[in-house]
Amino acid sequence: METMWVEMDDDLTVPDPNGPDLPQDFLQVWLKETVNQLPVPIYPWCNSNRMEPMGETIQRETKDQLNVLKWPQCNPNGPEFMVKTIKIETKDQLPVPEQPQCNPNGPEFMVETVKRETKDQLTENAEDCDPNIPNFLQALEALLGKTADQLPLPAKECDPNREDTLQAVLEELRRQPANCLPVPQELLCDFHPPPASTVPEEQCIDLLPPPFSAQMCNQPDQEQNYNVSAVMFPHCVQGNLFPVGTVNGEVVYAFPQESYIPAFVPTVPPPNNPPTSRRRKCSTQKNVNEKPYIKKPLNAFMLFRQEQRLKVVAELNVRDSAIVNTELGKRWAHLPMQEKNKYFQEADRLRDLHEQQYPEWSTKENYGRKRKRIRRKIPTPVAI
DNA sequence: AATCCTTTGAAGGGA
DNA sequence: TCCCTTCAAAGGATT
Repeated sequence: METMWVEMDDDLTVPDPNGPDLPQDFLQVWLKETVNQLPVPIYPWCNSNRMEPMGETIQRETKDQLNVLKWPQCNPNGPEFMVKTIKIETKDQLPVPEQPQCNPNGPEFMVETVKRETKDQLTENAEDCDPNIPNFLQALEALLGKTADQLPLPAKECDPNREDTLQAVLEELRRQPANCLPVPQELLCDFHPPPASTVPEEQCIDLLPPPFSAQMCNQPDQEQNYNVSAVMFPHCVQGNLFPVGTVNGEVVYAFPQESYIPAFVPTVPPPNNPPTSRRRKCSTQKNVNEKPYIKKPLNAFMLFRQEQRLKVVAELNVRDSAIVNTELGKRWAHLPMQEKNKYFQEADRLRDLHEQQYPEWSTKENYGRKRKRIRRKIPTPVAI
């Protein structure tokens, strides 16, 4: 993920990280900025950072091949969609709870990291993205009063039971103390600062510790107390500013450029996530000085297992994982290669993502941190 | 409370 | 290169 550095415009006051309230002036200034004046493309319909030339690396799908309603940020009147990599699965092949970005009412699911825009939105300048909505404030106002299911939220955040509107979200945001704003874990997890070479030297002075500044060029002072919050915008506006360091004592925020693109929710836990399995919980409690436990990415069978387990439990009416896994192993063996390939591809993607997030990590780091298994199976005794 | 069982695939190490 | 070991998930069974 690329990161755009926020220019510290004189008109934009940096929020006081220790301030008691959300800096309303800061937010107001932002809301009044026109799209092309905003330092980051927080306009969720646009992708001004598109790098690949149209027609080269982009596969085209006709509009009727895509479920328009699942991607409300797309212009349904556009002649066609541009899709990068896309996997289409029928609804009964995917468990809804495990694919929260999917629309359970849609005829089919879209999985994978997808960039999709209508052709008329593939423009270089943000202000050209939608000629009918010239500035960001108008875009926001156009959304006020809409119910949650009408907002152009990422599909994974759409909750038909939610009754709050964008106005309510804004009000709630304004009430939050600056240092209490929540930061979505998946964004922190996805956030990759730019390589050192892309950061101007003068901005590389004081960097915050991971996850804000993981793999940054400077080593942060671990003794320092960084109680700095991210500036979170309403979730219909998929842009958040993350504190990455300070310049001359002022907080510098960075924006993960692609965070507004609906993405497959990564299953890889963030670096400091507490372990979820009972076994791991016990292991890590033994030595708090150990490096944080980073789990292996799931392989293709594990993805298949995760998806099919409840189905098998229901069919066999057993919950014993040993029995369920034995059955899943048989079903995996009989699964057509075409079906298996979907899981292999997703496993590859997760492995690549894991490698990006933890470039220094190796599977051997987890060796020995689990109790050595003592097999129940005993070799058949040889008759004398 | 802690560990085993059970599956497949990926990865690492030793021969 | 081949073989072996370990670990990803997960919940009942076992120690």
